[in-house]
Amino acid sequence: MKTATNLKDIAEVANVSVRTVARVLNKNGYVSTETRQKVTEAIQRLGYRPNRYARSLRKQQSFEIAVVSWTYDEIHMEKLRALETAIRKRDYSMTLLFDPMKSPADVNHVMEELHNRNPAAVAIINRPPLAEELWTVKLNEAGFAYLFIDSEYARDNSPKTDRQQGIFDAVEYLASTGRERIAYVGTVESSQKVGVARLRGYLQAVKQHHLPDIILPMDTHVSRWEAGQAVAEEFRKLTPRPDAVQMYSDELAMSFMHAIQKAGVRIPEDVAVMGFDDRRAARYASPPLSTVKQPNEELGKVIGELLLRKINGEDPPEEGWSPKIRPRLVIREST
Amino acid sequence: MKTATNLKDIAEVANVSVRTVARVLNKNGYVSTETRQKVTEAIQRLGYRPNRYARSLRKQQSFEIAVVSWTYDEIHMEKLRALETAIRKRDYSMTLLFDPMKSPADVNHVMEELHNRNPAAVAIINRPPLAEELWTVKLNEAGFAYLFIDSEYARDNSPKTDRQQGIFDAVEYLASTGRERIAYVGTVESSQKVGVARLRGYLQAVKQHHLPDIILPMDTHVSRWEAGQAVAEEFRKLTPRPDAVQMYSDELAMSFMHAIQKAGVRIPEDVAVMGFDDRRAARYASPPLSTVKQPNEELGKVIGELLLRKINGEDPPEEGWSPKIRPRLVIREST
DNA sequence: TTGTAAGCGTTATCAG
DNA sequence: CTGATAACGCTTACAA
Repeated sequence: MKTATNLKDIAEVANVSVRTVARVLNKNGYVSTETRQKVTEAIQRLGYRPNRYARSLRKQQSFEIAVVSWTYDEIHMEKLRALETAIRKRDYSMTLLFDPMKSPADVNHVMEELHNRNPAAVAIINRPPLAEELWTVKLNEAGFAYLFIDSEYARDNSPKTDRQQGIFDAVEYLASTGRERIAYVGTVESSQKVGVARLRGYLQAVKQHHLPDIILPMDTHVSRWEAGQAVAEEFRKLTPRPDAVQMYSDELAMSFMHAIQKAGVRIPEDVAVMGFDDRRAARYASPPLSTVKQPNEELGKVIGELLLRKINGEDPPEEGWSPKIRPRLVIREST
Repeated sequence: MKTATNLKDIAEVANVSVRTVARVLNKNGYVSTETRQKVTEAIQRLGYRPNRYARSLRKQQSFEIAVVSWTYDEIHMEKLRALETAIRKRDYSMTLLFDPMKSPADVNHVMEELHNRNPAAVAIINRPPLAEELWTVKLNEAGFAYLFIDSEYARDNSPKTDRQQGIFDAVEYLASTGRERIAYVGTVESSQKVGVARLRGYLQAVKQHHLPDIILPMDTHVSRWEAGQAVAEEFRKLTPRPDAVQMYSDELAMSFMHAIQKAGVRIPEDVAVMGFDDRRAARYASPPLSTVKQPNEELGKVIGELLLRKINGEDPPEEGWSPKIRPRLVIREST
């Protein structure tokens, strides 16, 4: 950090006191037009940049939001992009910390790093091996303002994707195209809350349309790729065979499609396949995958705004505000 | 930012001066074991956390590295993850800024934001509509220590993927499996430097193996998906038909595979397809795509280390150091 | 309408 | 081995 020009330099050049310079900078208090002129000019000429550290120290206020992520997956990063854009408008910056996620103890390590950074607030992308409870305790204990990013486990009002609604909409769409035996592939364990929400959406939709429910459990202990392959195996044993299937995720869907097509099943003629996420790769699947698009943009934006409110001790938004954000359907060639 | 306990508090509790507390904290100067004991205990008990802002202000030193990115693509983010991990070890933090990239004027806007953050150094993921020259000028003018992240356009020694070597290795592999008519699909314009490096690697390899060079230019004015479809069209007109093809990228490869398979061409029996990047989606392609894996981890790490050196005014590493990092081959089922 | 000066939490100089 | 104290650049109460 090279020594930059400061308030005092400006004051000298403009022949006024630092207080006056501060006044024109922060637009508070009266300054004669003439003086303001002089000062503004000096600022321009010397290329003055305020020192964030001095400012934060004096104001006893931080202007950064720390984000903790265990992944660099496009879906999560899209949320961060929106978040950063939102807070930047209010002069906050985003410092990103990756959670090594090797052991539960890493939460403590990350907490330590968080403390060292003196953030105004913290946003957490919760990791799959649920450290949620642990995070909550630590975060509260530390007194940080925080929010989880799209965590189905958060018990506060952290904004999240309305997965139930998303799947409901998708299954309803499938039904509207005349499909009558719509299967669901996903997790069924009640401990897997992101899975529970999806499953609920499916159940709700088939029930409402008086369709049978056909559930193919997915193995969570192997990679998505392997799970998709395994499920394809199960799928082919089903009689009568479903004419549509709602998948837990795009990755699962792509693996599944790959496997059943190899076995001679045609998509979408024989069976329609619907994903969930809308990854970039969904476009490049064979055939291009219809899917439920996660509302990443909106989510990131809302989280940013909520965090700023928390920092300023304001209440959450107007009445009736819900932390659930509805996904949108993207129909391509697999349905 | 809640008012935390500070040096003075510790000093009072431990019954010593702040200077002494600082001495044990920063491990400089002599402190009697007894005093150190007392102080350490007080620090523990009060849960003392140093104030980063005060520290940076006093030391006239920033401990953050700002990263500018126009994308949230997994490939780039993997680099950032490695970068963050590397600098964290040295107590630096990473603040991430997204480049809106709506117009060239945005570079100025981002520069402004950069200034407001007083970073110790800056890392840029250069955007495709080459603002490289502009960035360089601005960054120099501002006096920032900086490095481009994997930019083929950087004229300094910013670390980058050795694309030429990567493609060379891949084509050589293709040849080693007995393929004799290996085509290349990619950009040919000399203005597209990332493309030039790849093309050069291809040319070098086929020449060395006394194989014919067959080049299919790819359209850069449409999406990768469309480009892949178009190239597939061209490909089918070729006689005799190539028995292998090296692709500019995974996305292009996936689109291409999708199209030619639809037309009855078998992969890898009729033609082997090799990608470039190793996206997550490459695994899920039909068939799983063999590809050149970008050395994202190494790259991020090296950039982090180099940036720290720059900050401390040290020279770049030992002699013979090269900014080019060699990718690795990942062989799956498409070759 | 403008100026003086204190103080934020560190670090580091200079004495003791 | 330890302690006063100034200084970093900014904000802001209080005067003038």
